[in-house]
Parts: sequence; C-alpha cells; structure tokens
Amino acid sequence: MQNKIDLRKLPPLKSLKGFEAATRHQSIREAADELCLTHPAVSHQVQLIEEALGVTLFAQDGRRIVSTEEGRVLYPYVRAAFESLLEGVEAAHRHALDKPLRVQTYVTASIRWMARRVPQFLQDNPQVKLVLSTCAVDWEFDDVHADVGLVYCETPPSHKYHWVPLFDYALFPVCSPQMAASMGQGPTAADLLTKPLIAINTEVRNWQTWFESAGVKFDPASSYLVVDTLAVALEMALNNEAIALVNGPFVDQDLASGRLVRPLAHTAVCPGEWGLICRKELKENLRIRTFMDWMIQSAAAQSR
Amino acid sequence: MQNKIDLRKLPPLKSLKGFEAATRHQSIREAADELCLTHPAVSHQVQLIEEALGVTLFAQDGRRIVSTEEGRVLYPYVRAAFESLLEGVEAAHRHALDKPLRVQTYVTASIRWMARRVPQFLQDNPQVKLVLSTCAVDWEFDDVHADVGLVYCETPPSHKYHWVPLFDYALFPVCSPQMAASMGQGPTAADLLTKPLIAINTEVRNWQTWFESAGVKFDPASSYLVVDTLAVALEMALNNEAIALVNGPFVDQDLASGRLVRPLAHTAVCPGEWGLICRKELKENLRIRTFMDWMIQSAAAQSR
DNA sequence: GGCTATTGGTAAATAATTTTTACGGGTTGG
DNA sequence: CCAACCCGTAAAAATTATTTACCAATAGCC
Repeated sequence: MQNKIDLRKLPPLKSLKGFEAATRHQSIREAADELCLTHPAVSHQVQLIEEALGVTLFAQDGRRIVSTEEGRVLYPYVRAAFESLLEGVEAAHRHALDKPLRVQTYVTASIRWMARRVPQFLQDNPQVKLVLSTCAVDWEFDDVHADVGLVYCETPPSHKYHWVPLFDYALFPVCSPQMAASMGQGPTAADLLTKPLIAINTEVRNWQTWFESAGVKFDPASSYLVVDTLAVALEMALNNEAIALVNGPFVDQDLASGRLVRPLAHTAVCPGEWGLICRKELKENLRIRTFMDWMIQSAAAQSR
Repeated sequence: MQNKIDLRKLPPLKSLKGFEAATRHQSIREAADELCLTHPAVSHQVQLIEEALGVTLFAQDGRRIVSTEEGRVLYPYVRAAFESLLEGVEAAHRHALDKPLRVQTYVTASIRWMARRVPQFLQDNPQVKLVLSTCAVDWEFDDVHADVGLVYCETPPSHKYHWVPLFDYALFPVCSPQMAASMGQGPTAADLLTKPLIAINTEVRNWQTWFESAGVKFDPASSYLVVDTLAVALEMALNNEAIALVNGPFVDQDLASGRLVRPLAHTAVCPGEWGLICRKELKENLRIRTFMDWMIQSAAAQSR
C-alpha cells in the first residue's frame, strides 16, 4: 500500500463539516441549518477544531462571524479533502456497480419470472450489469458462483444467508382452455385423473400432494408424463397436450391472456417459500440491495 | 467562498481512519495497534463505512483480511483527503506563526525582563516573530494593539482575559555598593531617609508603603526625586546618585553581578501581581501558548 | 433612545456514538 | 490435533456530540 501517515495530527474529522459550512456561510446559524443541527453544535465543532489546531478560525464581527486569515488558509484544504472523499465514494460505487451481478435461479423461474422483469430492471438501473445463471430446481444456492439467488427453500436457510421470502410454493393445475372445456363445467379434482398429467422429475411428489390436499386418492404409480423442468411442462400444456402443475407465480401472464386456464381453483400451499437469497455480509452491498429491493417491489406489485 | 457540497453523502469521517490503517496493514489488528484501539473498534469502523457506502471493502482470507477491488479503488481518495487535511493544518500553523506576536509591557519590564529573555525565546522558536511595544506603567492591557501583555494587576483582570500571575509586586530598595557602604554596617530603614530617594511618578506612593511596612514614618512631602520610569531610576542608582525602589524581579542580574546591592533586606509585598495576560479566546492560540508557556517556564527558572 | 428580532456564546443535561470487554468460530503451523 | 492467532459479534461502558435553556451583544425599527 503506502507509507504510514500521522493520523494523530488530524483535527476532529466530524467537526470539519461544521467548519466547512460555517466558513462557506460566514454564519454559524446558517451552517447549522444546512447541517440540520442547532447552532451550539456547530459553534462547538468550530471551537473543537480551533483548540485542536491552536489557531483562531473565526472572529466575531457584529452579529456575524468572519473567517480569520488562518480560517481562509485552512478552508481550501478541508474543501479539497471532502471533495476527494466524495470522488472516492463515487468511484467505489461506479466500480461496485460495474461488476456484473450474478443471479442464480431455476429454469422456470428464470424464463417465466426473471426474463419478464430483468429488462425493466436494467432500464431502471442502467449502470448495473447482470449475468443470469440457471440450475436444476433442487440445487442449493451457490454463493461462490452467484451473488443473489431466486430459489425455493423449504426451511429458512442457514444463518450465513440473508433471506427474503417472495411468494408461496403454491401448487395448482393449469391447462389449455380446450383441455379444460373437455372436462365439462366445474370439473372435480378426480376428473383430472382422466387426463394426461405432467410431472417434474425433481418434484414427482407434487401431484400426490395436490390430490391429497383436494381429498382425492392418487396412485403415484399411475402413468403420467415426466419432464425435467416446469417450463417444458407448461409448453406442453399450452399445446393442449397435458395438464401441468405450477408451483408459483409463473403463469400469471398466460392466465391473464387466457392462453392457459385453471380448470379448478383448488390450490395446495406447500411448506417453504420462494425467495431471494444472498450472503448476509452482502445484503447491504449496493448492487445487491438495488437488485433485491427492485425485485421485492416487483413481486409485491404483481401480487397486488 | 465556494459552492455548497453535499456533506451528507460523506461516509462517517472518524471511521475512515480505521479504513485507512486497515487497508495499509491489510490487518484489523495491526491497524488497531497503530490507532491505539482494540480490534473490534476498527472492525466496527470498517463495517460502518461498508454500510454507509453499500460496498464491501475487505474480504476475509484465512485469518487475515484483503482489500476488495472497491477497497483498493477507495483508498487513494481517502489517503489524499487525509494528506490534504494534514497539509491544511500545516499551512494554517505556518500562517499563524508567521504573523508577528505583539507583546505589550512597561518600559522597565521590557528592558530589564523581556529584553533578557526574548533573544533566547526567538532562538528556541525560530518560526515566531515578535513585536514588543512599551507603555506607561499604569496603562491597562490593550487587546486591540497587542496579543499578550506582561503587566501588573492589582486585582485579577476581567473574565474576558486569561491571566497567569508570574511574580509578586515586591518593593525593595537598591543602590550602588558605595551608597550602601556610606550608610555603615546594617543600616535601618530610617537611615535611608538621609539619602536621595527616587520615585516613579506613576507610583509615588510606593516609598510610603515601603517605609510604613518597615515601621518608619515617612512624609510624602519630603523632597525626593521623581522620574517617569523605573529604568531611569535604576540607571541613577547604578550611577551612585540615589536609592531606587524596585517593584519586581528587574534587578536580579545587577544584584548577582554586584553592580547594585540591597542596603537592607526588608521587602514590602504589595497586593496584586505581575503576570501575563491575553484574551481568553486566544489562550489556546499556538503562538500565544508557545510564548506564554516559554515565559512561565523562564520565570519559574529564575525564581528557583 | 428604547424595543425587538437576530446572532453567537456558554453550561448543564441529554442523546448518540464509539470503544471496550467477553466470547465464539475459523485458520494456520508446529 | 492442539495452541496461537485473527476476525466477528453483542452487550456494557465510556466517551462525544447535540440539544435545551439561558445570556450578552448587535442592528434595525419605530
């Protein structure tokens, strides 16, 4: 790095704000107003510095104050110091925002949730760069290769992580309007057993869970289609080929547009939640906070 | 002056010391040692800044810490800020010491006390410049035209002044060795009445005070010489022409060298004291403190 | 000239902050 | 594998900063 410097000779740094503002205004009161302090606070700050330096910085002139020559000599240095710090903060921010934010999520969440929001996010935060990476649904959040994750957790994750739940792991079937119509008016859960059901290979128990919560016996051995991601299942549902079981708010747009429908309203809310995750020490990180806050906002807007 | 800058965006200034040292050492503990703090203090300071900026500044690497890229980006700006402040302090000091220090005192104190010390003081403090000004003995300290005074005060001066007593207002007669010899062995106070006594026009009562304290009646109307400063009176005493009444430690050298003697030991200590005076708000001023401390030291050394 | 509004300074009380103490977890090197 | 070392955390203690309440001085205004 660099050589040692004598930090002990520095005046009380906090009080320098008072000196800076007081010098600029040539008035204790105005400085106090600017700093949102009372005038004795600024008065005291100035005195502290005068004592620390052994130099008189202001003289009283009527009911105002006037910088002494020493005050005028000192000011530019203090000013330069503050400007350097502000530049440094700026530079650190720029640098921090410049590194791409690595976001990890599952295929379906990526395609059907992230993909619909990320463009707007990038438009709102043009300085941020994103790298989206996708993993299988049962993967854990990998804090080495990602900064933030949108993942499902059955139980709150370990204490080393910061965890913000976003929405329920809520199971409900969807299919094409034609498929729904073929089951007649107001089909029951049992009626679904007559149709091709698609399951996700990592979550084969979901259909059983849903049927049980609907009070219908379901034989897991009964033949059904298994694919490896919900995105594929949904594609098949859209193509009128099967009924898919959705596990989160991933079909809102298709439902809104009518391309998919819910043949019946029953929803099975499972334990655990979808949420955003990051390492605890990064939760105040500028990029990460920006990203998480935006996504939380967006999720709240969706469910409203 | 200059334009407003946004002081609110500044990180907690005091904590920057911790960041600076921690970055330089790449170690919290070493930084703490340098700053004479405990390691949690520095750890906390660093965290404060990280939170304020929303940027991670250090990463743990085994049992040390390593600056992140952001930390390395920020450091030079912080460093520059500190250096600017140190320069500013230096510049203010230089400027403060550059203005001559205006010292006010009376003729005799000036000639017979200051004049003997000032050269050494200036040698010890080569950056300080002095202007000595002299006034009549009954003048008050004039804080418009002087920074410090060496004056006599009967009662402690008003609260707006900083007052450091240096020595008593002690009256005792001095004369040449010949004059003393002409009074025979062990003269009494009354014997002095037969010799020419010199008084100072602003302090004509002093002889009366001294004789009364010695238990001798003294008629103020009795003829004696009146001059306007003790310095003149002493000159006459040195020339064997009269007995002078000294009111402070102004003849120490002459007594030591034997050029003047005290015909008898009786001393009348009057109320009040000689001392250094300056405006209260200046008492921490670098030049003034330097000067006063030096003179206090010197006076203490003399009376020792 | 006297009155009032405004500005600063001071001191004690209060609030905020920094620092320390005490402890725990993780890493390194013998 | 253990001891030494370093860092982080949380609560307590110590220190600083700020406010409140007051006073003195000035300047503008009848």
